[in-house]
Formats: sequence, structure tokens, C-alpha cells
Amino acid sequence: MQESLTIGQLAARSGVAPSALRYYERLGLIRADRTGGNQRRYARTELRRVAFIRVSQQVGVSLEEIREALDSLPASRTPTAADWAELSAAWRARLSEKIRLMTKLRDDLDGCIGCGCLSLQRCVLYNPDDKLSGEGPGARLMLPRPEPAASACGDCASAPAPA
Amino acid sequence: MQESLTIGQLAARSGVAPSALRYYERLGLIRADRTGGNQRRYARTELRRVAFIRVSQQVGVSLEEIREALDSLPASRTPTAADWAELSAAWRARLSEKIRLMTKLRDDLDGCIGCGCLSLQRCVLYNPDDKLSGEGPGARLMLPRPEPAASACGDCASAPAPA
DNA sequence: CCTTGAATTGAAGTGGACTTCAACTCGACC
DNA sequence: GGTCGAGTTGAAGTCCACTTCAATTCAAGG
Repeated sequence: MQESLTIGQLAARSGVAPSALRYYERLGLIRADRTGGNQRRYARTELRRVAFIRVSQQVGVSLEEIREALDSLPASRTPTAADWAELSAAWRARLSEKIRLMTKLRDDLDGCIGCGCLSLQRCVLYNPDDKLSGEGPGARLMLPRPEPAASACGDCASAPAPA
Repeated sequence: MQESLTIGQLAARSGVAPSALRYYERLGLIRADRTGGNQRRYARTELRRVAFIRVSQQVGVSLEEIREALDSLPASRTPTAADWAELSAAWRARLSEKIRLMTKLRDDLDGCIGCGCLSLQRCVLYNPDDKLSGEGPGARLMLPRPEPAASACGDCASAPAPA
């Protein structure tokens, strides 16, 4: 079993394209040693990092946030199982919270569908405090804060629940 | 109570910026009538559409997919509560599936943390069939399919669970 | 009628996460 | 020692979901 991996090997084992791995390196999420001929050689432990990155992305965490989390690992020594466990515990909480919000969203959706309403302030779906997941891409500088804008929902007066 | 809303009013009531509403219209997600002077006037029912769009986005659905879903609403008549209920039922299923995957992810993470491993093929976290959420932005044309790449995980041999 | 805040357009810019390209060098095997 | 796939770089391109800008027109109140 080799000590280090080429970028191609890491890519194959992690399912992440080489170009993405270079990109991660530029952002400081992973690191690599270099051969005499300037080629990257990855320690096997980098596999864990890449795995952590992908798992975190699945949950909607940005690379910047992931970088910050990874920065909490000890730089001086190879991270131990305990180090990883600590890091992952925080992520677990994050996941749980996301699950909670999504479950709430689903249940609220159920409630709102009863009246066919799905209108904004009324239905809790729009609760700006309980924001789920990333705010999405794009340059979002426009509104300082959408404001609660509380007002009666005029769209619920219609039909009751269909059979 | 007014029959129709200006773009500013719709924006205020939905918490979506006017520019975003125009963008949605370009993509065919919502529609507006025009005044003599070419200004948009939205029927109140558009509020439901916007609500649906935002809720769906929270769950990680792309605007293109949302458009397809909205296209299933009857174009000839104003959608009834039943129409919306049908549409939302499909979304509910989607949500439930997402919740299921996320819960699995969390539990797998727990399992993997025990050994500090979190390495790829071994830990189920990486299961490419159970893909959670969107694939993220960016031009992704590179790998036709990452392939299972099944191979033994050489990173689990280390420490047992920390106290 | 005049003002003033809201609306219009198309084109261009933004941010995140990558990918693609071109020109070049490494390095493992025959 | 030659070949050829794998690796290197920086710059530029891409996709999504918007935002920002500038120039201009609307529309409601005084």
C-alpha cells in the first residue's frame, strides 16, 4: 500500500475531479506535498478531508465554512480520531437542525395544503428566522432585511379542503 | 382590497426582490398583466406561486424544475385548492425523501465517527445512488460518471473510538 | 400641471464552485 | 532513450440565480 497518492488516484478514490481537488487546494481545504518534478502527492489522511468536504457540501455548507471548520483541526500533528470526532459532532448538530427545519417545513406544507392556501405570512413556511439551507448563489446585496411585513393573508378565504 | 398588485407590492408581500420577480417572469415561473403604461399588475394568485417557488427553493429544487412543476397547473383556469394540493403532495414526497436521506447521512456520520474514519467507499456517506440535494452550481461536464470505484478502505485500521 | 416615488428595459456584473483549454513537463515502462 | 498517459499552470469559460446600472417612463397626490 502506497504512502501517498497522486492527484489522479485521490480523484478516483474520492470521486472528485482532479480540477476540483486543485481548486480545493487553492482555497486551503486540502494540502499536498510535491515531488522533485513538482507533482502533487497526497497523504492518505487527505482522503478524510475530502470525504468531510463532500459530506458537508451535501448538507449545503459552503466551502468557506468548511474551510473554517477544517482549520480547527490541529495543523502541527496529524489529526487523531478524537480530533475528527469533535469536528463531526458539531456537524451532526448542524445536520439535526436541518432535519428539524425540513420536517417542520413538510408538516407546515401539509397544514397549508388543507386550505389550498400556501400564502406567505400566514403559512409558517416563510418564517425568515427559521431559514433553512444556504441562501443560494448570486449577488444578494439588495434588501438590507426583507422585514417581517406582517399583514393578514387575503388569500385564504377561498375553498375549504378538497375531498 | 385591491384586485391586483404592483411589482413593489408583490415584492413586499412575498419578501422577494422586484428584480427576482422579473427574473422569474422571464423564466416563465410567474406571469403578470400590463397596464396601459406597460407596468406589471399581478393577480393575487401569483402570491401562491411565489410562495411555492420559495418553499421549493428551500428544499434545493432548481428554478427549472420548479417551472416544470408549475407547468402542471392548469393554464386555462385559475388553479383551485385541489390543483395546488396535488402539486404539493408531490413536493411533500420529495421533502420526505430528502429528510430520509439526511437522517441516514447523520446516522452514518455517527457510525463513522466512532472509528474516526470517515473514509470514502467504506462509509456509506458517499453512496452515489443516494444523492442528496442538487449537484451544486458550476459547469460539470467532466466525468461521465464517477464509477463506484469499489476498493477496500485502508484508512480504518487506526484508533478505535475515543472515550 | 408638476413633482416624486415606483416601474420599465437591456446589458452587464456578481458569487460560488468548478471546468476547460493550451502549452508544457513528469515519470513509469518497454 | 523513447513514448505516452498523467500531471502542471494560469487564464478564461460556464451555470445558476440573481443584482446593479443607467436611462427613461408611469402614475398618484397636491
